Amino acid sequence: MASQLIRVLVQLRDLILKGEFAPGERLAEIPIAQKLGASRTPIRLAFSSLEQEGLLEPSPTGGYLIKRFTPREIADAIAVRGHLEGMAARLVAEHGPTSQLLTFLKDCLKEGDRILNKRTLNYDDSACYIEMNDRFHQLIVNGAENAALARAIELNNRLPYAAPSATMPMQQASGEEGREWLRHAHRQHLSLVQAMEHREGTRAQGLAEEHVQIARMNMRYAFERPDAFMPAFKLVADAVN
Amino acid sequence: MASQLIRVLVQLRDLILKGEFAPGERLAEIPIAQKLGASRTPIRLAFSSLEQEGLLEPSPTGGYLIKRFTPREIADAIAVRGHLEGMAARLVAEHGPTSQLLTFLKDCLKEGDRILNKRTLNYDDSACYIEMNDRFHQLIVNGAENAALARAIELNNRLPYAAPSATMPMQQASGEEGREWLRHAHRQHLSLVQAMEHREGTRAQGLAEEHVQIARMNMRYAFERPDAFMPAFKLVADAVN
DNA sequence: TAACAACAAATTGCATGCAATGTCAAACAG
DNA sequence: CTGTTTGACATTGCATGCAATTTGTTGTTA
Repeated sequence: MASQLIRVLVQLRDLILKGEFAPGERLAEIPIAQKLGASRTPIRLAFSSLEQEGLLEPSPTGGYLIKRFTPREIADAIAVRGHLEGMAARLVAEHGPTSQLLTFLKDCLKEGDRILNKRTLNYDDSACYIEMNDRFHQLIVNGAENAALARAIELNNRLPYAAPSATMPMQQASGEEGREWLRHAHRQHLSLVQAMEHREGTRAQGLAEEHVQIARMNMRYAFERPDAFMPAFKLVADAVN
Repeated sequence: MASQLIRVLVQLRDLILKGEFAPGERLAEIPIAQKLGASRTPIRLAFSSLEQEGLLEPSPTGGYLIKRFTPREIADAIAVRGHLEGMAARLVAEHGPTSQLLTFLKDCLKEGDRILNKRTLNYDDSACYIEMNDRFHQLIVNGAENAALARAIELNNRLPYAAPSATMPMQQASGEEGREWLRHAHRQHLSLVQAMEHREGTRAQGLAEEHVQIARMNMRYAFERPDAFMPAFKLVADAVN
């Protein structure tokens, strides 16, 4: 049995990212406590954590407000991820990836090949691709063996739509066009592994930085078509309203 | 009157950074609460915040432990700052700094000139330089106008010795040699402003990345001479013990 | 003598009571 | 009819009590 704090934290984060609360809305302790079946103490702890994650902002009068995100802020967070992952990729390349890391990375590539070679992609395939994609990015971050860098990336990834696969559901909804982008992303993965294997640090960094352009594309696409599948777009100001 | 939480948080952070607790030591709530004259509630909140800042780590059995830092981790955090400040400098250069930003930056440069032109540096001069240095770095971070980037830098700066002026007290203690490094840093500031003014993004990025080498130098210097003035070196494993 | 088990003390995590502060609304004055 | 003031209500922040888990110690047995 997980502690109340963990349970509340996970639930609250999900609720916020699913757009259950309006941006700018004030979060009161008692209603949330009743809704989640806990007392106010773990709720307060969770609010504090979510503030540091950047999902809540402290109200000047005390208490917390749901943070509102602009499209600009999301694009900026994606750019920061690109810059940090670029550093990670460069470090891996310069140190030379261990044979184990290389094996794991190539496992990811094989998995991507397998999925993209299918004629059509169902939901399971998408889920597998997302799992593989997250694993791939995580391998590079951990492979850089820089705790501060891993921490910075992890904290940045908690922002809405900043994490590697966060914008992929939108892509999947767009059918053939989205699949073409998936192929493109996969080719970049191939090049990136090649660069790291050959210790081409600058090339690896450049590829990783360029790689996030796909996420920015997905964002722009989602903005142009409000009917696309977008989990938490209520948090984004000027999105649909 | 500030809230108990704020007061406790600031005091605890100071105590930890001053090396009042041994790394790996378990922090019990009740003794701390008595020591700081507050109840356990704000203490728990403060522990949670300090965990997210990276100064405490959760114990598997519950409660918190003072985090131990290796010299490698500190060097890594400084490298991350260099990479992030490099991005900020590049963004400022590419967008072109506003005339106001440029004015403020050049004010910093003038202040640096004024201090370094003195024959000898007393404590006040050092304090002024540190204040100016922090202001200079902050101007660039804010000038990049990327909230996620500013956040990432701010979070990284909370790690011990990662912030811009965090390693300067060590430098000051080293007399003439330290002053020479200060001149070197100042010349880099001059070049950086010039690069940003002329919209030379790549040059600005490179200069900002190189700039943190001075901080790494200071760290190495401090390790070689344990008698240097080092506020929180107890947190660093293998430092003196 | 060493190892294991059982008990006691302490510590954490959670719930709740209370006081202080802030917020909203209604009523009154201009 | 509008602006202001006052009062009631709600909410936060803090303190503390309680139960559950962990830790340290002591006694017993092999």
